[in-house]
Amino acid sequence: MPRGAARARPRRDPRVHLRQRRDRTRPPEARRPVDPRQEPRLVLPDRPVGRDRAACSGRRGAVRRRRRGPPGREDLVSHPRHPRHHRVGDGLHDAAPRRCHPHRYPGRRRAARRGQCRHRPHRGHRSAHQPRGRSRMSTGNVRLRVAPSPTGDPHVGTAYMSLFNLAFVRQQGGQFVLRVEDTDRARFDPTSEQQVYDTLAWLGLQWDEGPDIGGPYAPYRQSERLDTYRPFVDQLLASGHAYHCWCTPDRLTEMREDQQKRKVPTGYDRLCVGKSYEQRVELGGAQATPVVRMLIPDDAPLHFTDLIRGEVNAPRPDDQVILKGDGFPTYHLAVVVDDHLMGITHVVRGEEWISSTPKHLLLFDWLGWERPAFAHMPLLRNVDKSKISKRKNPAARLTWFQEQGYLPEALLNFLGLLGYSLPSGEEVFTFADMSASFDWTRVNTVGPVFDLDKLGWLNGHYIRELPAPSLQSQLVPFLTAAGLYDGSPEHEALLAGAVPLIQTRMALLSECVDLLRCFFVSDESFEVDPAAREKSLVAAGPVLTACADALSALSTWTVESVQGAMDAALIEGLGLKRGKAYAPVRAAVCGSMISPPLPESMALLGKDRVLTRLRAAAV
RNA sequence: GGCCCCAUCGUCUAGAGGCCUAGGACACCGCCCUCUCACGGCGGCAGCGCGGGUUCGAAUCCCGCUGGGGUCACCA
Repeated sequence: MPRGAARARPRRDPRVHLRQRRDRTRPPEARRPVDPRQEPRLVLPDRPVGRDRAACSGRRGAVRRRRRGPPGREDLVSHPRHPRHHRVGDGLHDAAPRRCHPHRYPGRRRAARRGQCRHRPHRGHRSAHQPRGRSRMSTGNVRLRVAPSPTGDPHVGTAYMSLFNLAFVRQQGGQFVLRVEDTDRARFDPTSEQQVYDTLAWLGLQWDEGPDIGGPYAPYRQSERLDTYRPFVDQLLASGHAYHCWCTPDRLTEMREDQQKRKVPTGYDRLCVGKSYEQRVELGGAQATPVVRMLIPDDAPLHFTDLIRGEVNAPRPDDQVILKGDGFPTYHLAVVVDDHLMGITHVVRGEEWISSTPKHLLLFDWLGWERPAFAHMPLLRNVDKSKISKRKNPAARLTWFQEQGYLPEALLNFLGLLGYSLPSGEEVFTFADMSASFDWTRVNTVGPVFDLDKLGWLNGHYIRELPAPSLQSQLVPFLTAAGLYDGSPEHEALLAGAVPLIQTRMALLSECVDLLRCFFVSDESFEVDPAAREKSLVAAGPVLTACADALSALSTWTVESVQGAMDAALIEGLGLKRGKAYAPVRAAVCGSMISPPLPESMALLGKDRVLTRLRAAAV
């Protein structure tokens, strides 16, 4: 059977609505049997991985392994993307003991879901590093945050993270915190913070607490929290988990270059460990102001459970600086302190942070704090697959979308489509749709290319769905910026009449400028596009004259009367086909070979302007 | 380079060992509608990176390779 025939098969049930998938082989319920709303299971935060897993499979005495374990292991805690599967035999309503995994292999790459194994003997079992305490999760109050640094135009990644943060927060009824991480004084940009507010607000990604609106954990700007961090640095120093380092940047650079030359792993050589300033000065390459570094132990935790990826291994960290010479904490310290102090339960951030997670884990443990749950989102990519950057991709700048005329609902929908899919398979959806069915295990681990084609289509779709008055008001800024629109009642009426003519003809709001130019351009400035003149106007004098004559006789000026007169004069009178007849008229009146529907456009323009243009083009 | 993450059409994705002859969407191509351009309708092109293994059966589980990415700062 030819492939085409096979493919055609499922199409027998016609789609009755754009949003209706027409050929899933199964009903969604059958494919994805879990309704994530029914239980907050993904919420289980910070159980230390290894122990948990062991607990889960303990009854069978299986040896715990992380992803990529040897074949045939049955100790899989859970299937990340298919929670129900795991739950089937979980004994929830069944007294008889069941295996965690009746018959499946464990480790699909995506992530072992945590918190799913009902066999764990001690709920909240903690690792040695973790303090005892009631799980935050049990309160059901989740708190997530997005933490942009004000170092330039707001980044699309900030919106991406905010969307996923918020989808989960709103589903769970928690809070979403906006925290400004402005500890990098060198790259600080004073206008950036406001732009972050503006762009996120534009997208409707509203935070519950933040520098601008305050909240119970204020301040939310790290530069205003400097005093907060100091005691914890002292505590780490006192407990021997951190030490002063007086090495100059030059010495550090030299050391690194040398390590690279010798092809050994780069990292601080601990020259300052255990030394006083005086002792250190004698060795050279020292400066008076020290930084504070973490003393990474040999047994530092290098793996953790990720909501999206399951068990994750991370690289062994270097002796990370946590307090800079200028007295500011680095990101690593500030993020841990603030996340703890602000009661953050889930840390959702880009994949690029996986490699520094062990540092954060250590800090949480050393400070005696409960670890939050982690979810590392895939990285948005340029077309060449590299991490999305402002240099390679205009779309990396959030303000770009506003400039181009993307609708916030389209961008949001598109962002939601990157690395994620709704259980229903639906591709056109609102934030509410996404939030209602949100599930971390449906987030992909593959970094999606940020490709503008589909966004353009979505944008066109949303533009078409807009009520005309709404579209009209959204076009005004673009027309005004182009110098076409003056806000007068005449212009307003003209625009109101023109909007329905162009609504299906735009993928971007900014395209209205070209589409509407012929309506708003002044009579003196009006001119016919050279290509259109060449193609349609040469030797079209008789047609244009006949058209003008017929129209000038009209006493009423409506779409119907205009079209009637034109058809009578040109189709019946001159024996032309409509396509042939309208082309020169279009060029003369609209100045282009492409325009909104002709009779409608002419009706809108008015008799005088139409006749003027017709006669001008006829000579 | 070390370490880590990842791998289904060009792109975004569905897929949880048999429902797969791998489905959808965007893009692209063709036809229809049609005054141009769109919209809309119909159809088409196009993919499981490679090699082993486990299994009666592998896109799916395991290993290796290859490839891509990230990270190795007193940036975040």
